[in-house]
Amino acid sequence: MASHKRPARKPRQAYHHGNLRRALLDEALAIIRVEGVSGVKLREIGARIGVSRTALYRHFADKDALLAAVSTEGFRTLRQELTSAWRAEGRADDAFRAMGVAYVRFAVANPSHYRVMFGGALASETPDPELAAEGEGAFRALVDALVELQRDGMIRGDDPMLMATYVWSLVHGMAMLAIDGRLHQQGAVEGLLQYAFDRLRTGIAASPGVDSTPARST
Amino acid sequence: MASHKRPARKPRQAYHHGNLRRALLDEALAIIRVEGVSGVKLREIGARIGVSRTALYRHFADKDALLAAVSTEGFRTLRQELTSAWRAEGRADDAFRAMGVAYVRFAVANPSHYRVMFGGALASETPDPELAAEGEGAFRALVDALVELQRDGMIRGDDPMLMATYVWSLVHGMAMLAIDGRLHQQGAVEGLLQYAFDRLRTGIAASPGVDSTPARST
DNA sequence: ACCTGAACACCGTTCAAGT
DNA sequence: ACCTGAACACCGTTCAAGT
Repeated sequence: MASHKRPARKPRQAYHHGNLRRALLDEALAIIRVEGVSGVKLREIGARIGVSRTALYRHFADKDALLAAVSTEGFRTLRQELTSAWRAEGRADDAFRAMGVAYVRFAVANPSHYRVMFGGALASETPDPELAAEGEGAFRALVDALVELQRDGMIRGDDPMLMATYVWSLVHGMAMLAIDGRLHQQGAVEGLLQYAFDRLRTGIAASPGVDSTPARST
Repeated sequence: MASHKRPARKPRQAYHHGNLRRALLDEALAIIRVEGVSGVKLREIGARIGVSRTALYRHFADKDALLAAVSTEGFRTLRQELTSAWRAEGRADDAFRAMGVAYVRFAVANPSHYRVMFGGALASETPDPELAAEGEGAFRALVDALVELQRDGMIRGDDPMLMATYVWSLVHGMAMLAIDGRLHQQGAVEGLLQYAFDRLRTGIAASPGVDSTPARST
């Protein structure tokens, strides 16, 4: 019906309400959500906000820097969702599983955004330190949860960093396969998540006999 | 020293020795290896081979189709390396671990190629059926190995497809984190691989008491 | 059948100029 | 300080024409 070949423009004469950087980020995110990363064009972003296509260069070095900032925001959101799942579910076994579910859910709900986050921007020539920090922050949420589980004697006492990397690999892999469309069957994601956490939990359970509750006397 | 701003050209007058498609694929792969996916330009490929930049359209619908073919080749190679590791190491526990190592090694040795393979081409509007088939072929190699391990009573008897998806998620996740440069420490990849397979193996071990060797009498 | 050169549309980026 | 429009370089793709 409506010919929305050309997006709605708001031809302001200038952009003077403070945070153009914020507006640019929001618009980039909106485009990524609907059209994917390939839909992100500087002209398009500018037109939607009502700003010249080169206004962006006042706030970002180039397009890659904009996408790096988008990634950074993604990791911040991801970390928040992980920690809130961990806290809401009681900081124990169930909460650990809930964190994993929250992780994969984030990826499935924001596939293009997630793809940008792991698209190799960090491995590029000019790695963004802020992006690296935020990525490590999300990782940290996982490490912290594992340390708590260890303190309560629920899982093995291995190096938490190593354990976290192991768990992260698993959830990251499931997330990627899911958004790549490689989990065809109905309910495949939920089934995989349940199976994976059962197997994972068995694999990292505290060794029998090496219980954390101190052996009484000797 | 040498000014190699402009790549060497082989200005043949025509390309008449049969397989231009093969040459295009090889050249694309060579560029991906050295300069990454963003370095793949139709003009560049044509110039290197000594052919017009539009000659490609006789063999591929467009650039995406070329990259899909590159992905397809990647999955074929990956499957070969997986099955050869499985066979070479004796088709048992050690061989299973060797498969995982071979998987991650492939990704680390060919990071850009691996990224193309999982870059979302399959989840695109026009999924390539040949690519899908080859991807499932590599997956199949993993399923087959698991079925053999089950037959020998070495691992749990869960649905092999589900188990394979679980294992694939893990190795895929490790591969991605490795090539994303998120495993900073010296020897981090090897350490992670060893730890991961120990934990994985524990998690999917055949349940004690549900041994595969038939209980003698009763 | 296969390949070519010219032309087109599109996009990131630069820059001198405006306020 | 922040923003703009014109211009430039680059790239995928189309197409009429060659052999």
